[in-house]
Amino acid sequence: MASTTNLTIHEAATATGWSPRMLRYVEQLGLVEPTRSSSGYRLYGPGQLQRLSSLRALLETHSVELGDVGFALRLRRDQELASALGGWFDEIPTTPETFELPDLPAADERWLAFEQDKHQHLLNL
Amino acid sequence: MASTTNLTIHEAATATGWSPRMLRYVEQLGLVEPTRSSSGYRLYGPGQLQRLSSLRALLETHSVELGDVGFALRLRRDQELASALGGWFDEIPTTPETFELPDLPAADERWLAFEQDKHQHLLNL
DNA sequence: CCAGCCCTGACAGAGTTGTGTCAGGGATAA
DNA sequence: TTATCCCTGACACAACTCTGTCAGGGCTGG
Repeated sequence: MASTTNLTIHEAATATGWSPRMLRYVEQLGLVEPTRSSSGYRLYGPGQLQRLSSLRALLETHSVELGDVGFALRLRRDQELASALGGWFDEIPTTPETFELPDLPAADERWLAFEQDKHQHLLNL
Repeated sequence: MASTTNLTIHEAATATGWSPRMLRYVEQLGLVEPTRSSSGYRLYGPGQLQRLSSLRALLETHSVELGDVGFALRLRRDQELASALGGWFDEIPTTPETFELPDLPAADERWLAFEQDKHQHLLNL
């Protein structure tokens, strides 16, 4: 039992600030899936504790719900869906009669746009 | 002026299969925002009718909820959030054995940049 | 052995979402 | 003018999400 510290669900809960119930829920959403002992007990490793903690932080700082993160995960996995969504967003501009005059962006703005595009690919939108 | 057929909300509704109530709701989610007449009536242009129809199709075929699309939109707009999420997904693999936190003392920004770059390459496979 | 964990499944209550409908008050057009 | 649309705001209600808690039953360590 020594090697890598694997915590049981209750220990992991107190360690990360979730309730055991919520850890099961988070698992059900596919967000953090612990391994199981031979008899079926959930075992949380250090990486998963880390994930659980940062997940908490993420929710708080960005006021996002667990379900939203679950949906983002679905977007990551279902590429079909992701590109369908992305396609819809880009399909025909939202306002019909507006036509954009492409003003020249400054270098900074260009950089920003690049960054954003990069991140966008991150979520496959 | 003539031109672009602009439908009122009820017309747009019957044309696209939504209810007027739902069109207002879709607008509130920021998904399809019609222009307004001088007296405040919603006016839907052809592009928006198209968007409304394809939105319906999207929901059906991929079994996605309006709220999900709303969240995807939020992801598109709030890049901060998008990369926070992306970062979380890639943070330390799900399997527990892995351990070893990045104790890089270098600037956080450097680390972040590296992470983001990594993501990009991952997607460009 | 036995207290105290763990498992799954289920129900319950608060809160949120999705959708209809209605009320009070302008706008429009026959 | 009058019928018929539109607006916003609000209430209503089913369905769903989130979270706790409990029950029946299996492990586990002292």
